[in-house]
Formats: sequence, C-alpha cells, structure tokens
Amino acid sequence: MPLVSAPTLSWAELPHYSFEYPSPLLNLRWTLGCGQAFRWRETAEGWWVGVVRGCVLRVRSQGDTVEYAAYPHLPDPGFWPDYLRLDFDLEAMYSELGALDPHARASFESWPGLRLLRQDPTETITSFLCTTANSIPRIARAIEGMSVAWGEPIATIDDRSYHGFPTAEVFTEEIIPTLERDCNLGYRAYNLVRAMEQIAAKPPGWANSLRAMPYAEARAELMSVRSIGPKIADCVSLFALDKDEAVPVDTHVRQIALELYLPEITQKSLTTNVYNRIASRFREMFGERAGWAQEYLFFSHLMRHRDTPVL
DNA sequence: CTATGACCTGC
DNA sequence: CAGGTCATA
Repeated sequence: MPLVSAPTLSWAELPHYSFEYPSPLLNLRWTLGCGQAFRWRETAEGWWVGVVRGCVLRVRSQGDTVEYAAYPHLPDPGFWPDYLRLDFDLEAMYSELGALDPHARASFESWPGLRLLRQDPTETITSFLCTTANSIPRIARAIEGMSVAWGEPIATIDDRSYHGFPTAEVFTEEIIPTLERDCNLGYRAYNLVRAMEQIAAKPPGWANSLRAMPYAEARAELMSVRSIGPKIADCVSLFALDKDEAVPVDTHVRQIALELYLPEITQKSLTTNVYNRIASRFREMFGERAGWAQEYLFFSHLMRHRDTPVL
C-alpha cells in the first residue's frame, strides 16, 4: 500500500459547498445512522463523515441547507441526489402509505426525513455478510478494520486516516485469520470469504448489473451465493439496488409483524415460510414501496428497544 | 415443511 | 441473546 500517496489535510482548508433541501424530508442522522450504512460517523460539531466510492465526505444540515466537503472530490457531480435518492417523493409516500396503516403513519410522523440510500452493490453485499447475528457497533468496527487493512489510502484529515472499501478480490483464504481476529468477525470471516470468492468469479460488473434486473431476479442471483440468505439478499436489494418492494425480515421486523399484522403466526423460528409470509404481507399492505414502510417500522422498533448508540 | 444447534465475541 | 445461514433430524 503506497501510504505516501495519501496526503495530510484538514477539513478547514477544504472547499465547502451547499445545496437546499427541505429539512423535514431529509434527516441525515436517521438516514446515515439507522444501520443501512456502516461507514458514517457523527462528529461533535454535527458533521457526518464517511467514505463512499473512494471519496471522503463530510456533510451536515443547517435548517434547509445541506453543507458538504469532499476529498479528493465528489464520487460524481450528481452524487448527493443519487446517493440520497432525493428524487424519491417522500411526501407522497407519507400520505399514501400513511393512509393505509396507522402504525406506519405514526412511524412516518416520528422519524420524518429518514431515507433509503442508493449504495454500492458490492460494498453492500460485503457489509451485510458481516451482520449475521451481530451488533451495529461491532459491524462498523469490522468494516473499518477491513478498510484500513485492505482499502486504498485516500487521505489523513484532521489526524484521521481514511481508506476506500476493499474490493471483492481482496477476500481470499489467506486473510481469514486476520478477518477472524483483527477484524473481530469470528465465524463470519469464513462465510464472507467463501461468498466473496464466488462473487469475484462472476463476470465483471455482476453486482452492478443486479440493479437493472427485476427484484425477484436480483434476489435469486444474490441468494445463489453461499452465505447470502433471504435477509442479506433483501438488505442488498433495498439499500443498494433500488428494490423498494424488498422487505428484509429480521428479528425486529418479525416481532412487529407478529404483533401488528400476523398474530396467527405461531412458529417459534423464522423459517423460509414465515419469512415469506411476513414479507408478502408487507407487500400486500404497502405495495411497491413496502421496503420503505418496513424501514420506518423497523427503525421505530429499534429506537423503542434502544440497542444502538447512534441516537 | 418445521425445529434445533453450531458458529465467534461482547455488552 | 445480537439486524442469519446452513446442516441435520
């Protein structure tokens, strides 16, 4: 790794820019901290700092103004509207889905401005392979460790070094011990490498091509990779592939569904059958934007049973 | 088709 | 037990 090529800088010396967006329709803390992305952290001054597609970014909201800086530059000129999916009509979603269900409506009112992101498919796959039976802080530390170990150094800014996300080719058998121990991934290390080897062997651009497929096809492609089950496939579909009808069913969503919508489910465990019944129920209720309803209800539940340090 | 256990750590 | 998955019974 050519560490010398990464410069030392301070945020203050970097140019800052801004754009306007109504604050009730964009809440950075909830959007970047809700567990769909793992490389953002909040500073004491209220900046969110992260690395996306090889660029270091910092961003914050002041009223309806969104300020940001980027090094060496934005991933592309239209980055923010793309990454934050600012073209998605959140207000319409609130009124249309809110009218269908009082619980959804309440979650929209509690967490206005929570948005789903459009993240990099390969990074999202890699990240969510680390989430199995794991907690958000530990996932974030593992991903940070992987980036420091195998990601391209970008810069040191205000005494913090930033690295790109490791490419799929990095994940070979030799690094399993490092993943297990240094990155603290435990048994997930083996699953991660096994999956990434399979992905690296796919035709170039495989992960990005999933976005152009219908949801069912993309999901099946993802699940053809060993260690990617229904939950991870749906997380990738929803957080990276624009598949708004994807409904990741985790323990939180399962509890919500059994409590509010499907009391007749008696199975103790989350079988494939139960998983599909819950996800289908969300789609019956909320249609092609079921994943948004899922995210709001999930986040409400997570905050009620506060097991995350984010907020 | 369902249920159970194993898999690494730590809060 | 945690924002699961796979193998086995």
